Amino acid sequence: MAMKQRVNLMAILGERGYRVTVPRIMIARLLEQKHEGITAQALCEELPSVGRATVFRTLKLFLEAGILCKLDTMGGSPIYRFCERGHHHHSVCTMCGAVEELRATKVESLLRAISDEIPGQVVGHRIDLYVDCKNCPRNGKD
Amino acid sequence: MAMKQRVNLMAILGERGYRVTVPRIMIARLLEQKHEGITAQALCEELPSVGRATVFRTLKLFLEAGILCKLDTMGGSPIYRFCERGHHHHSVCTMCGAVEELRATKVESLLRAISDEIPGQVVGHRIDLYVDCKNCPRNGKD
DNA sequence: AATAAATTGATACTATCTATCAATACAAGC
DNA sequence: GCTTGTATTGATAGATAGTATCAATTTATT
Repeated sequence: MAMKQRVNLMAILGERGYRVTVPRIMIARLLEQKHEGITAQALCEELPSVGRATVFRTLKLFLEAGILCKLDTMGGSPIYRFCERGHHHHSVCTMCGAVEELRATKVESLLRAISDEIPGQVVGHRIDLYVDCKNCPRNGKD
Repeated sequence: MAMKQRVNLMAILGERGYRVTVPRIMIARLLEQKHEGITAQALCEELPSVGRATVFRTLKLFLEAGILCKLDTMGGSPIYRFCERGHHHHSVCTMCGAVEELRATKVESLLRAISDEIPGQVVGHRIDLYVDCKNCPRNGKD
C-alpha cells in the first residue's frame, strides 16, 4: 500500500545466476526509497549492518544489470539512483544540483531516428540535460 | 601545418581571469593530440615535468570551462577528452569500449524538442548512445 | 538437516582527487 | 627588460571512492 512499484530483484538476479540475499534486498529497498539518489557513503551509514565492501559490490552488480545509474556530480561524491532499464534521461540543475527524471514524450521517437543515422546497433542510451531549474532554491541568490 | 584546429586557450582562460601558463598549454596540447581521450594517470606520465596536482587542477578547470568532458568507464579509470563547448554526444561501444563522436544531424532537433517540453532553461546537455560497433575488434569473439 | 557454492564483512590496500604552503612564473607598469 | 603584486605551481600529505583477499556465514538444493 505504501509500496511503490518494486524493482523485481528475483528476476534481475535470478536471470544471471545470482542469489537473492538480505544485504542485496536491503540495499535495493533503500535505493528505491531514496529515488532522488544517494551516495555510497550515505548508503553505508544508513545500513550499518551491511559491510562497506558489500555495498560497493552490490552497486556494481546493479550497475551492470542496468537498473542503477551513477551520476557524476562535479566536485561531490557520485550519486547512485535507480533507473528503468535502458532509460537514462535526467535533467540536472546547474545551480542546486537537483536531479530529475526527464519526461519528454518525444525522446523515444527521436532516438529511433538518430539510431537510423549511425552505424552499428544501438543497445542503450543516456541523455542528461543541464538546466537552470525554475524553482531552484538558489535562484537569484549569491 | 600539422596543426589541427586549436582550442583557443587564451580566450577560454582570459575570459575568466585565468593566466595562460606553460603547464596549462602543455596539458591542452596533449589533450588535443589524444583526441580519443586519455586518463589522468597517463597525462601525468606523458608530462613528467608537470606536477600531479596541477594536472588535476587543470582538468577541473577545463571541465568547468566546458571544453573537456570526463567519461566514466565502468571498471577502469575515467577518460578525459576535449569536446566542443556544450556538445557532449558520444557513442560508446559496449564491447570494445571505443568512444566516438556522435554525428547525427537529428541530435539538435531532438534537443530542441525536449527543451520545449521541460520547464526551466536548458544550458547544456549530454547524450551518450551505447552501441555494438560494426567494426568492433571484439565482435564475434569470446 | 546436510551439502556445495556463492556471498559476506573485516581488513588492508589501491587509485583518484584535494588541501596546504613555500617557491616560482606570469602580466602589467614603469 | 626590470620590478612588483598576484595567480599558479610542485611536493607532500591526506581525503575519499572503490577493490582484493580470505575465513566465516548464508543461500539454494538435495
